[in-house]
Amino acid sequence: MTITDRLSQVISQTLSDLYGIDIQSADIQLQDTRRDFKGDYTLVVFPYVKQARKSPEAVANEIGSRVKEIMPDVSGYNVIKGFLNFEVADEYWLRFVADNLGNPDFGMAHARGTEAPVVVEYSSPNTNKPLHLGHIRNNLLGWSVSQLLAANGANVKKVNLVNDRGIHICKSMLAWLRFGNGETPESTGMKGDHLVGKYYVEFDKHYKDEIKQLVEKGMDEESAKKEAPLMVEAQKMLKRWEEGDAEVRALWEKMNGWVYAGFDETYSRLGVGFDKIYYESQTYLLGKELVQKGLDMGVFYRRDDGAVCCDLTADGLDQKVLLRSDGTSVYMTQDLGTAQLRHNDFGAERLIYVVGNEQDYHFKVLKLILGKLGFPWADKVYHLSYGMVELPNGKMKSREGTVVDADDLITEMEQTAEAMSREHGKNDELGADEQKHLYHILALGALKYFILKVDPTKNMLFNPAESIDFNGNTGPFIQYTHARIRSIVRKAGQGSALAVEGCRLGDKERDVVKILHSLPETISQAAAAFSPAMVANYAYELAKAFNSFYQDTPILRESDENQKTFRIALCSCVANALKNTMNILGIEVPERM
RNA sequence: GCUCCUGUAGUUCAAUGGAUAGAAUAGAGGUUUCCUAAACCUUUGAUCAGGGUUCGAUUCCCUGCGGGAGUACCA
Repeated sequence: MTITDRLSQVISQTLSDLYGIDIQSADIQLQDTRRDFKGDYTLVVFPYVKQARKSPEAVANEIGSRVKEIMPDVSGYNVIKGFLNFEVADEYWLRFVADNLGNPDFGMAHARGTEAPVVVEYSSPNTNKPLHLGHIRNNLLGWSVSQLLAANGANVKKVNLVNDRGIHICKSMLAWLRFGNGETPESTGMKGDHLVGKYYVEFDKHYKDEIKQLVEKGMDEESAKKEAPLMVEAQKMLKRWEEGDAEVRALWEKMNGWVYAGFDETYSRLGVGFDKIYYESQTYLLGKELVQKGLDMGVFYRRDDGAVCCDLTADGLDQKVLLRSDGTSVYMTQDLGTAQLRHNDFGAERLIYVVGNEQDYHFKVLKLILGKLGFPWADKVYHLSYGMVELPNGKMKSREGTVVDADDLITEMEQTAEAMSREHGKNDELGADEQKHLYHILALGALKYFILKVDPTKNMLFNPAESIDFNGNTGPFIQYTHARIRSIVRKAGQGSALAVEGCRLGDKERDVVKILHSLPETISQAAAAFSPAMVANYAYELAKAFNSFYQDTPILRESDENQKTFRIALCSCVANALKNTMNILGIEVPERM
């Protein structure tokens, strides 16, 4: 049991003994004491003064003296207004480091393998254009939330639902047939997804021209959009696709194949992957049985025109169409079906969807309807809704070409990493391959940290004119700190056995140990909040505290052997904690750089 | 129009209702006989406005103003 758990327990008991206040120890809120005050953990006693009918100072003093009496690890306490600051004995922190020395998994929980899987859906790209910065945020969040839940002991399955069909794909296909001159990734040397994306833009360009011409001939814009020859033909193609037309299907498979090859390359560079990939072409007809079930249960109704709807006005939402009047399914129909499919495929109890906040409404509805259909796991459906990545001049729009391309950005980051590394010129001892690998992990460390340190729910801004930083509160800062610590540990060698007695604990050392100590709690809180940002900020705090300690504390030159051993042990614990937290973010830490 | 999200240093981001609102970057100044200076130490600088709840509000509620998104028998 950690000291904070024990403290909460004792405080809970004390409140009951002294004042008859009944509070569960889990509800006792201890916070880290602010730097400017003496102590380690603080209890705010204001909430209890009314029932205790004493002044805040009196209450705090009474609780403090009782707790100190009971807990030998509490070396003292002080009271400032209603704040009771507990001081933890150095021995506790020293012992803590000694206990965790040589535990590479410190802070990580492991799945027992008995609990029902958690399915995390992320990425979910369309196959008509390459991935951009918005997709990068999605992929990084999805991957890292999966890692985070796993670090908290969950059995995680990562899935991807690829949108490989629909009118947008037909647009690319049509434009390629019309304007492509038989171009292939091989003939052009272009990445497949980029080639297909090029024709998606091409379609839009010609389509707009056609609309313009029709409008000039006197047609109103709405009709022109519908009747432009290219659009008519794209619709025809979609129909032929749905009828299973061999020619269209062959082209569809060929071009999708190009896109998948391109995506795989990008996924691999990003270091993300999946346990299972679903394709909408195989799932878009699912969910119709569920709609029938809903009709039978009386939770849906059939409108006069034949469309099946669900009335959500009682929940403050609108009428939602679940089957078109012609009997075909919509997005929601399919998502109902895939939810059930996933539950069946994995025996999943929790379904997590990493999808942008533009779809908040959709997922609110999905969850409600699953509930109405009587699925007990409906309330375990969680939409991890993340904010948009905005550019200085607004939102990214693929068709208008105002996007930051994923592959380009990664390449650019690698070039910057290389330039900066050469400038520092310290990695000369590394071989060419090692250097290349280092540039890659530094580039991705900077990119991933930049994105993941931001609260997922918030919109964030990316300014292409300013490159992503490698200094300050960044991934490379943490990577550098890790490499430096590993260097110390390498030079120190094995060392002798650690005897905690007689070791001293400096103020900065103490800061480091305390942050280290809070790792398990941080991970469980971050997992509960689905927030890799909390992990990123933790890692930064730890690295920063370590650097500050490292700056003016001798480690290898310490003359007292036992003290030196303790400091090396601390280094080793910090390195492990950094490595583990970075692993949650999907950031690799180098042994040297 | 209606619904949802959001407003913190010049800029990008933090802060379970708690003490004097933190970092980074940019600006000013300093630190290498030393275990890796991608580091460390000083310093300038912010809660959109107005009400309310509370012992206490950046946080919760209301109003206004600003920014974003959704409002399809698209996905």
